[in-house]
Amino acid sequence: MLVASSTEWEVARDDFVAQWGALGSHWGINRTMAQIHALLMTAPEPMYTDEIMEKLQISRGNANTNLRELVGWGLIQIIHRKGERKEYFQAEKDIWKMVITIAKERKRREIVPALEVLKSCAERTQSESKGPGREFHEQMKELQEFVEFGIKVADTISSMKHASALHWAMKLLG
Amino acid sequence: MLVASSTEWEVARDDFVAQWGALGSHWGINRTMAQIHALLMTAPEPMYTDEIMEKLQISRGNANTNLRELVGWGLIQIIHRKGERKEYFQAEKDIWKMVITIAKERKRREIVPALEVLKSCAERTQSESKGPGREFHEQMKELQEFVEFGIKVADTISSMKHASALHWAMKLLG
DNA sequence: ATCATTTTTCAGATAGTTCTGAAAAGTGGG
DNA sequence: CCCACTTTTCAGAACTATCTGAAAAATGAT
Repeated sequence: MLVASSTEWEVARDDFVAQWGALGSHWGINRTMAQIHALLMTAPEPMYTDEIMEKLQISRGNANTNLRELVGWGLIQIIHRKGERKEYFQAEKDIWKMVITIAKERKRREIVPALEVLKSCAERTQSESKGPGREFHEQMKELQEFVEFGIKVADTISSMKHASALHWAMKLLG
Repeated sequence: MLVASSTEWEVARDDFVAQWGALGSHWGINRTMAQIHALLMTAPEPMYTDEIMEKLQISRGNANTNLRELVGWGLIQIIHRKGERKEYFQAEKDIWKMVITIAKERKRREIVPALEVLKSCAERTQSESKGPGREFHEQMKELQEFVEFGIKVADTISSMKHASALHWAMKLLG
């Protein structure tokens, strides 16, 4: 999966890349995409496609697709170097920004559509006045409100600077 | 996938089950497991294996495996009725408890192991004094601290009653 | 405009995951 | 200690997601 690394830190890095890939796949993120992300996060310099293919031992198509996907998520950006045709890629290294980016994307792609279904389920069972139908309606309503509240909290935290968020969290921890 | 439902609320429920299944599969949770969970969440009464098989049109083996898995996650419990051999299943309906249960399990299964790798990566590169090796070390250290802090926050929130968490969140929202 | 280089695309191959179904194991009442 | 009923297991089948690689398209320097 990875080509051999020479220096000590690169060996540790290979572990990190593997773990990040495994973590991703437990959270519905393509393993390769997560590995490329881990690789770029820990890259001293921006990398280009062939370097990534070589390091992770993956095909050009695979590398290209997942790089585009990462760009689509806003987790990496394309760098153009003067006098070079090739595209280089570099990852956002700030953890706080990274987490917020991921949260925003998942909200947009998965939470909001799910919320729409909850709303529709609640709405369509408005008129149920008793029994299981009513209980279902109330459960959907409750879920809907829970998710909407969660979104508000997440949005508020996302809009904070890392330091303010930390401050808030510290107060919480007492 | 689902057998036809008669009443209006049951039609909405089928949508909910399907959506919950889709959501699960985007978050690394087996679609069937999520569907069974959704089904039980919205069941007026505890259900037994054959009812679930029938409703979701799945095999006995599949139903059994995923029911065990849900029990393992602590999301559903087994009910024994006097004078009956069969096992009935019922889901926790309290959303707050449900979310905390899921968070705890994911922490145990995925976050803690990932944290161990981060620690190991940081430790093994302690001695790097400059250059890319040092940068890598610092990045791992930072990630490690971020995750540890996140765990603390999550643990604190998890230990709160729903009402206190709500109160805290309201203050945050200002 | 040409052309070498780089990126994109996508049909088919592969790998990984989930499901089925039937046999085996387990269980409690009598 | 049977036996009818229930649960569990797991080899092979089916399905889904991901990957490959080569051809096509795009690009920018000259």
